[in-house]
Amino acid sequence: MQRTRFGEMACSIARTLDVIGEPWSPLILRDVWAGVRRFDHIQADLGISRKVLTERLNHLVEQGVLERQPYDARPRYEYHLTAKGTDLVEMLMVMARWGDRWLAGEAGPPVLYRHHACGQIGHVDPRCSHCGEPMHADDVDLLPGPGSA
Amino acid sequence: MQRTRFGEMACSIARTLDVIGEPWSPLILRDVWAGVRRFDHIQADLGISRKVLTERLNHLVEQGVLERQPYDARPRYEYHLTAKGTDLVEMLMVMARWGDRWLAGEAGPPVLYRHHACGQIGHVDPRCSHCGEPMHADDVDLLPGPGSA
DNA sequence: ACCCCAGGTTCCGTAAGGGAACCCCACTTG
DNA sequence: CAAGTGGGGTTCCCTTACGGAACCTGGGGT
Repeated sequence: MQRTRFGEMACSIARTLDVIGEPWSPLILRDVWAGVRRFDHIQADLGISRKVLTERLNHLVEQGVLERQPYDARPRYEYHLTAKGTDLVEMLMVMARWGDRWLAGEAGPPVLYRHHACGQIGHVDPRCSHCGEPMHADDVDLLPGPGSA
Repeated sequence: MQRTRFGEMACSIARTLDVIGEPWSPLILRDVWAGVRRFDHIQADLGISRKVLTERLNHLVEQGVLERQPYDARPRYEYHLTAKGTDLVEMLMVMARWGDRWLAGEAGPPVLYRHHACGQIGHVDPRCSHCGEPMHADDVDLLPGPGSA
């Protein structure tokens, strides 16, 4: 819904929500990441209304998260992640990790992540960019930054 | 809006969205994390309607992400993160990191994160839980897991 | 007895999602 | 060469959820 725009707030979380915070947007991104790139395929996979899917795709393209690319001489298009969008996938992996831990239940995680570098099944683990130690909720202090006006 | 429930999908991202995907929910979580814990304070800080704030807080409490705790003999309450909610903050940090990189502009990031372990300003960096190497969008293969029914 | 909070609840108007039908274009099949 | 098909949307109507403001309630304080 989001009738209030979050983009004006001095908060990177709010601004990020302005880009991918609308309902369905993260799932659309997930689909594109997983290789489901065409309008009808995404629509069928998610069960989203065509109207809303059009709106979301347009918004994600406008925001520079997706690119619309023709894949045929006919007017046929695929959506691809930009660098900006590829970077967002980290957020999806963290969301998936949380869902795996707290919501998956008996059955276990629906999807496994095999890491290219080591070839093993792993999950994403947030670490400090400076020292490499774990960086969780209680491991940080929040300080006003230069853009805190 | 989210009239379609995501929780039934065999996808941890969708299930996570069922918990914190509604508009405002991540910002409410951010406020509680940052120490803004009371109804009126959150309402004033976010500019959210009281009705929606009530709905969101109830939902987050039901989902076990927040706890409602009295802080006075009078009927006064504060909301606190549970372990489940504290674990969600990683997602907020990743969102903030993305917003800092791609949306902050000239002014720079509105908030800085000082890591307790090293005392330095850093940001969250996703790494493989198995080998500790970086784990970004292109560093993984997705495989069906046990709960993929 | 009166007012003042915090923490909601109620009501109404508007905007956004759901679903189905429809449209346009470029083939391709009979 | 007319009819069909399939991708990628657009249009329409209905229902639901948000925004905003007013109102309510229970326990103090003065």
